[in-house]
Amino acid sequence: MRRSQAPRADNNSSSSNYNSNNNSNNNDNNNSGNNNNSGNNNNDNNNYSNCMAVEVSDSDDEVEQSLLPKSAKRAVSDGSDDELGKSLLPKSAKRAHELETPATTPPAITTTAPTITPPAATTTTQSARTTTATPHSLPGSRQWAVGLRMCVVPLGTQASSSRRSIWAAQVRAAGGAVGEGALTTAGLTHVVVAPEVSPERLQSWVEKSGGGRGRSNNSNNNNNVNNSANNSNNNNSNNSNNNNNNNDNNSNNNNNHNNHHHNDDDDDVDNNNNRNNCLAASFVTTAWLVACLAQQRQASEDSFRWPHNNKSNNHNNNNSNSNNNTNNNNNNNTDNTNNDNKNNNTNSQPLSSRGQVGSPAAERSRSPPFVKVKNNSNSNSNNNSNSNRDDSNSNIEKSRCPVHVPGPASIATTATTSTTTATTPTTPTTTTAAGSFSNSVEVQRPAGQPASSSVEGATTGMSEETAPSQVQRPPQHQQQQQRQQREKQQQLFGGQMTPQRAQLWRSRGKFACQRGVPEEPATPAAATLVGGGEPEAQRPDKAVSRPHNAELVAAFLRLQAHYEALGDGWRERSFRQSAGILRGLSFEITSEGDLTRPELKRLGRKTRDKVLEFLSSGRIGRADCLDADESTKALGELQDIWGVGLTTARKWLGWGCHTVAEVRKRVEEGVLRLSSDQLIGLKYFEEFRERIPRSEAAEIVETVRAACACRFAGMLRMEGCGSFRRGKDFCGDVDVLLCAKHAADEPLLGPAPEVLANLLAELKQRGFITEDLKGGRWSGTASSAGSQSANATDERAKGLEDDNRNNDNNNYSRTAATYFGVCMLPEPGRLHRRIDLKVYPVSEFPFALLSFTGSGPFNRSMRLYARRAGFSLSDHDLRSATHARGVGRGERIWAGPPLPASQFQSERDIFSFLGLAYREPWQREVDASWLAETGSAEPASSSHWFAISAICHC
DNA sequence: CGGCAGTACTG
DNA sequence: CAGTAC
DNA sequence: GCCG
Repeated sequence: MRRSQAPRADNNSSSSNYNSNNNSNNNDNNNSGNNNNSGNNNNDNNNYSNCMAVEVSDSDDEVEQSLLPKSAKRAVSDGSDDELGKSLLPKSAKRAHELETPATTPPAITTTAPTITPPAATTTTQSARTTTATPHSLPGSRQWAVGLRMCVVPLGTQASSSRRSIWAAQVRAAGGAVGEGALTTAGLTHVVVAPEVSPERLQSWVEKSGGGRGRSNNSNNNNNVNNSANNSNNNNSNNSNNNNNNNDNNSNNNNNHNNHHHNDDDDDVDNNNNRNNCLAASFVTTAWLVACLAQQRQASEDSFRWPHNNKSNNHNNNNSNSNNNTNNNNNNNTDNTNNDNKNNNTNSQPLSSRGQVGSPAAERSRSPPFVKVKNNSNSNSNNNSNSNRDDSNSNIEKSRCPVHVPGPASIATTATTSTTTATTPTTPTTTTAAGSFSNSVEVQRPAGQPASSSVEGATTGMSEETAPSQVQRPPQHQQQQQRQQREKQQQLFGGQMTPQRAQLWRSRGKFACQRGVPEEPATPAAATLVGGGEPEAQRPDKAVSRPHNAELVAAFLRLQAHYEALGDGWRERSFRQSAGILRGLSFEITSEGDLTRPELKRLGRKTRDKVLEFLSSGRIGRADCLDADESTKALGELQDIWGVGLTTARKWLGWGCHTVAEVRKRVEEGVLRLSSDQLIGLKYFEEFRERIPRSEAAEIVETVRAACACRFAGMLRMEGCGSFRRGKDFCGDVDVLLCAKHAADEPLLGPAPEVLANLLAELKQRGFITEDLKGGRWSGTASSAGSQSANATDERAKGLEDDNRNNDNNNYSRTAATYFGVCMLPEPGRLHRRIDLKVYPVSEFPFALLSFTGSGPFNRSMRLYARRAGFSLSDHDLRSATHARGVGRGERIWAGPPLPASQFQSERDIFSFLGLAYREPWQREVDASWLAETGSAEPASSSHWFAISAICHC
């Protein structure tokens, strides 16, 4: 996404965002080259709002962020990430948004969807005609105004085309025009406009929905109208302003919705967004329509966010600020609890909610100039409030929170020293582990035969590869081999790597991937004993319980879950990390003084504030507020459906679906249409939630192995990855990675997609795979012919060549194939399980293995580390990378050709190349022990990172 | 203030 | 391209 | 939310 280069007002920081409300406002902004507006705005109040808008857009990111895909859904373990000079590397990534929490109770998300009552009243004409229009109630539950003038149908009702036709007919009969499909992105699928809008005109809008900006049609009036409507939402003011400015551009309204995303600040015009907007704008011909759009928008998009908005109810009224204000106040108050005063005041002015003043609210407030301005303009109620919350919250909340006596719950007693132990597991048992080389497990067993090894693996807890293969090599031997290999690689890459590597070693401790493991791999004890395969509970690190700070940890975990549901991945990670740190402590935090302990060095300011709040009141206000927030809960539940992310969850929530049960009901009624993946996710919702016992995961892996043996006798190497390989007792799904056992066989096996297709055909034939999720296309093509086609092979080879030659880093599609599906073991009583199958070329196998073994946080850590060292690590390869545009510009990174795959025969080679100590799969959880233990890691100087980055422009 | 991993599949 | 997923 |  584009980042705005725009100058951000200081303020801005985004705070803005939050607000769902904003969205609405935003719209306006978007359109126009916003910037301009802002300029103007300043003076007038109204404009002002615009200004805000601009800012908003700016922050768009943030706004958008809220939209962001939930990064890792609930997944992984806890993870922590690393830090270090992130600033160096740009990366397009998305930005975090700042969602703030509504502190309060959720806006009532009423179950009912936003009902749009015909605004008819507003205009005389309208009312007159309304007669014809008949409100219809959708099966789903809410009624949509169907009037002469217009009808807006929510996306979810797409399926009811017959019904739409009926409405359309009615509208036409009454002299109205019907438009359909054009507003999809804005959350509307069907729009019927007032008679005064000629069909031709409407049509042109529809046609232009992809682009034209122009037609502003709307006169100010419209705008005004809108505004009023909007106002209800708070935004208003903005709108009005905007309109003026914008007119030409139009687009506004819709934009809002869409926009959230991007509008980059400045860019002005061109954004894709505009497109839709245009349409929207055009439609905004009637107050009624406006009201409906606003409402719809609000309901479907914003509401979920912060209660504030929603609440609103305003919609209908359109009206006056008063409403708005009121609302705002409420909202704010509730949420924040904080600065009520401030907000309210602001509110007095109608709008603003948008305010967005961002989180840094507190800061702003400190800076008079800005504040002033902004306030005037907008009021920001919501936003502000939010922001307030953030910053100040703790204090405020504290005061308000029911004061519970903090009970220092448990006073530290058992000092678990576990940390230390944890890291160096000494497990009794077992095998020699550490084989650097891989470990592939062969697939030679005859088909039907249950691979014993697998079973063994299961029981012993060993993941396949780890176990067997390793067993074959005595540790010493291995170590020696590893050392040799390392030296060899050092020679190979030494010229290029040495400087960086030296630096990296020095910075040890800053990245999770380098923490907690002895530099030199493995002392014999570690290498051998570490029971890669031990069930977690039996391993020393897991065996130790850390009873301290349980309540606090729980509170942070709740925060983590809530932010996850809200789509704020950064905070989610942050809180998860905090929980991890706290969980790993060997003492109980009972006083402020404890915060100075080195183990807590990694806690940030806000987190400390929360801890202090907890110490004094026994609770964390933010967490409590979110606990009580129905919308957050609903979002979380909906997102637990496979295939449903934040965007969809919000949409549904806006339509009144809060639970899986409601979704099911609507699906049955035909009111809600789901993608095929979502339908499957819904169907097995409960089953997918169940964790898979390790033993069952092993059986699943074996089943796949058997199928492989059947179709590719002995030619494939396979590994069960994911949490299974990491030795977890329970897995969320089963991940199986395959590749040719010998590179020489690849031509015979054919392209990855073909191999995958064949395997899937076998698994389906056995009744093991029951449904296809993403990647289902591979299964369709399954041709029994396993073949090889020279052609295919050639093409593939060619593809690879091109890949290298062109630095086309994004196209690996020809070399690997992934499949997501659902499987179930035959025995009665088994549940449906999620299974992922991936076929990679031999050359990329170590990378794929490393990647799919995870854990997620570990991967991010290692990739970030690699990035810092001037490389880009992925599931395919390792490449040297440079910034296409200067460091810090936030632009993309250009990755060069992959380093020769021949140098990476195993995961160990990757670790060693990067100067990292090897970690067994089960040592790749980024957990409390790591965090605690590295709490005192010495920070690397930033200058050194710069040095590295400079060197790395290779 | 900008970054926070890097990629694949679907419609 | 947006959304979702790993 | 945290870090540089």
